[in-house]
Amino acid sequence: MVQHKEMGEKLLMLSAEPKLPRPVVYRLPQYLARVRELRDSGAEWVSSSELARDLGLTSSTVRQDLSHLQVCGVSRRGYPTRKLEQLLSRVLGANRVHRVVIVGAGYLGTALALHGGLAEQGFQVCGIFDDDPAIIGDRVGPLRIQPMTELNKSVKEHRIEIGLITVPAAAAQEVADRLIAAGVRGLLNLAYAQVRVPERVALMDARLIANLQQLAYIIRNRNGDPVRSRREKEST
Amino acid sequence: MVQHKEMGEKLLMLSAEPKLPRPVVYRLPQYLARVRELRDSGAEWVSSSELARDLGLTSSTVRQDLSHLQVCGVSRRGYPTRKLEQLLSRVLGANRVHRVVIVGAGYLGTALALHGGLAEQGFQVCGIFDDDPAIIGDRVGPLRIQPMTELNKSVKEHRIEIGLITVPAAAAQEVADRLIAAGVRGLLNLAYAQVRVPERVALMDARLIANLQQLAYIIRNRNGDPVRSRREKEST
DNA sequence: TAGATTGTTAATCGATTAACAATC
DNA sequence: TAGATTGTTAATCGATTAACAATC
Repeated sequence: MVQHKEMGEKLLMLSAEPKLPRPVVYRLPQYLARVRELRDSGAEWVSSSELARDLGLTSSTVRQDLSHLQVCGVSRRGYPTRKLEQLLSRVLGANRVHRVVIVGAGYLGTALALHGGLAEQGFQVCGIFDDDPAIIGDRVGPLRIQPMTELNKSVKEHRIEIGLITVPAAAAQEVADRLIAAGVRGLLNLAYAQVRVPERVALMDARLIANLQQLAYIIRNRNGDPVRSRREKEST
Repeated sequence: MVQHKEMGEKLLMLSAEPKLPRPVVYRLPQYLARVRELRDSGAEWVSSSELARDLGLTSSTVRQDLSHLQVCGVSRRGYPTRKLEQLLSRVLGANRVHRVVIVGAGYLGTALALHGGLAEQGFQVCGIFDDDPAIIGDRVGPLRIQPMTELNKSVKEHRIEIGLITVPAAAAQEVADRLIAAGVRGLLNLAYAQVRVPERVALMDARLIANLQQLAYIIRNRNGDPVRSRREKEST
């Protein structure tokens, strides 16, 4: 009787889509990257404590995180790298191609378009846009810089999921609005500007400048006393 | 008597360097950027609830965060933008010049070197390095690409504080080690790779690919039900 | 003055860590 | 078997939020 009820609850949970906590989603790409490395180097198993050591976490956190997925760990061995990689890839959608556009064909925008890393990880750059007439039509790898007037049509036609914002700060919000109006479902903002989006759109900020500012703060305030995050503790 | 004791404690706290919690340090650059905007647009005061609305926080969080600094808020008005900007700038070191080098003169590295945003925020690119003989000596703005053999000397000579890593993933750790050996105190890692550093060195990861993967996850798992973070609540 | 806003304390919430029975 | 490692529950820790007296 009791068992029956428990099973019912479990099924309900599953059908309601597990929805991982933010910190877990944040760490999944790290797990995936590390597990890929391990698999490439021939390792068939990896334990929570190995992963913890490599990523600067505790083994407890690793096990908690992985238990959110449909786990596949085995006592005394750890997790099978092959299975784990599959699982993480599927959860993150890393086994599919995601179509993106870049808005802003300055140094950063063109660099990202040409950078092999995106395509390698399944992010296909389908277009690059700018509003400077002087550069429209210029080649960027296999693409040509398109005018902003074509953004809407292009996003809809190619069913673009994600927009990368690489325009000057002052233009970031307007570009975001236009990308959203065109139908993208997520934005990666590389401009040094606050962008507001409606609830239905996902937003990540690259925070390059902010990261440098944080570094500058940390450097200046780390004079001898190591007030470090807890995760340092476990490493032996 | 009691008051005497309290003052003693306060002084002790101050001399021991306040050392802000991570989430606060993370938000300081946002406050600074927004307060600058406000000041540029002529606003003399800003309230915690305005800042909260603009940055997607609660007013409580804003007041807590700012109270870590040597606050300067005034009842019924809020915070004076001028004073607040000064304070945030000083804490983040945004009023000084920080010397950085870039290692990896590929698309991303050269883009960052040429990108005006860094210098604008006080991060002066003093050198760009690569190990590809084919490009060494090439101009990148006012700089020339230098060979890796010069990295150590250059970092020491110019007293470089921060290194930007823009090499392929496979080379990231070695580059980090060399930068650290040369004496940088902080690293911004733009490679898609896990980098380990000793305790005394600060590390920030740009996580561009990881951010895209997170976006892909969020997009696929946001079908109608808005399990959003708490901070959304307050906005009216 | 009345009312808005701060600075701060206490309550809540959620994430991390510890601990351990189950298991291979 | 003995011992290492998982999955999970409970304890701890820390960050966010609520609430409110003090204040301008």
